[in-house]
Amino acid sequence: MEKITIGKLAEMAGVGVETIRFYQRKELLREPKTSTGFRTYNEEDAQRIVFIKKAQELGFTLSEVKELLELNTKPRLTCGTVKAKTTAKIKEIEGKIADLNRMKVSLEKLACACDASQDNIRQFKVQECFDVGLNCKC
Amino acid sequence: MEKITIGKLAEMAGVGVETIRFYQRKELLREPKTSTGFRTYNEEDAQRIVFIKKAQELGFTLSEVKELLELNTKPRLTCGTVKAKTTAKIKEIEGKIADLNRMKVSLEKLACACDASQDNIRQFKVQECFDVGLNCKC
DNA sequence: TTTGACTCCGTACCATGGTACGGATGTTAT
DNA sequence: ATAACATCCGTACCATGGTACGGAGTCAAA
Repeated sequence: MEKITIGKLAEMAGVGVETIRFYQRKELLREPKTSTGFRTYNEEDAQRIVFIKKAQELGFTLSEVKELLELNTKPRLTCGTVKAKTTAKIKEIEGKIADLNRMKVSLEKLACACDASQDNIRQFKVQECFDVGLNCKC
Repeated sequence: MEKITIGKLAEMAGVGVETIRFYQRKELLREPKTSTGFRTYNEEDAQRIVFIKKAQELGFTLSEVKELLELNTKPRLTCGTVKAKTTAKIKEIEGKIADLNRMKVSLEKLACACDASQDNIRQFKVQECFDVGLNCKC
């Protein structure tokens, strides 16, 4: 198991070297240096970067991601605080899942309208999915 | 039913007036003008803005949101094209839901570890949720 | 018909999340 | 030991998604 330089880590995690340095400036990622000033990493750092990218794709900002990650690494947090923050995040995630499901149902309706007829595509409006309970009758 | 000015629309949709003008410049929202150059709107415009904000919170960029909205309004698109784009978006949404569920399971594990003991909080790593299948044993 | 609130438009500015540059220094294979 | 390559750091720049400003025009109630 050879040592992981910043270039290798970037490749493993599918990001640019500059992105890693940027995350370190933002304190989202540790910055482990050798005596000569070079960074060396492990598998867990790669995992952490992948998490950051995924969470971003799910609509979390970098500071929200930071909060999430600190839930199990910040020494100052008490059990009660972690518990409270964690359950709040769970609620937030459940809300996002519900919204995505509404959006999905709406798109399924659009897709099935598309199958049924050449002409009635515009009878359904994707944006209604957050106001109206839609059900595909296909 | 009085007419909806840009200010009222902004209030209805929970955004700023400038945001609406911005969306219009980006062609995400129609720009209905009276003969004297003033904008007037309807309920559907508000719904559309709410959709845009929600979709953003779910990790879609404005240009992705535009594409989504065009699925049922763009006159040039054939049924086949709409169908293909729609099913692709459905797959993407399913991926996001799966990621959110993994994240949720991971946070549930963290929360339950927090209940069980004062000391073992840091045994679980939130970021592992995209690599490892976790199950809460509580 | 005046007065105050709202809207018009263009332009400038802002925060977030990177991306690029470039000269110096470290690492590695020959 | 030297060439080739990677990494170091600071700084500058970039795209996205707004937000603010300010002078002029419009609307609506008194």
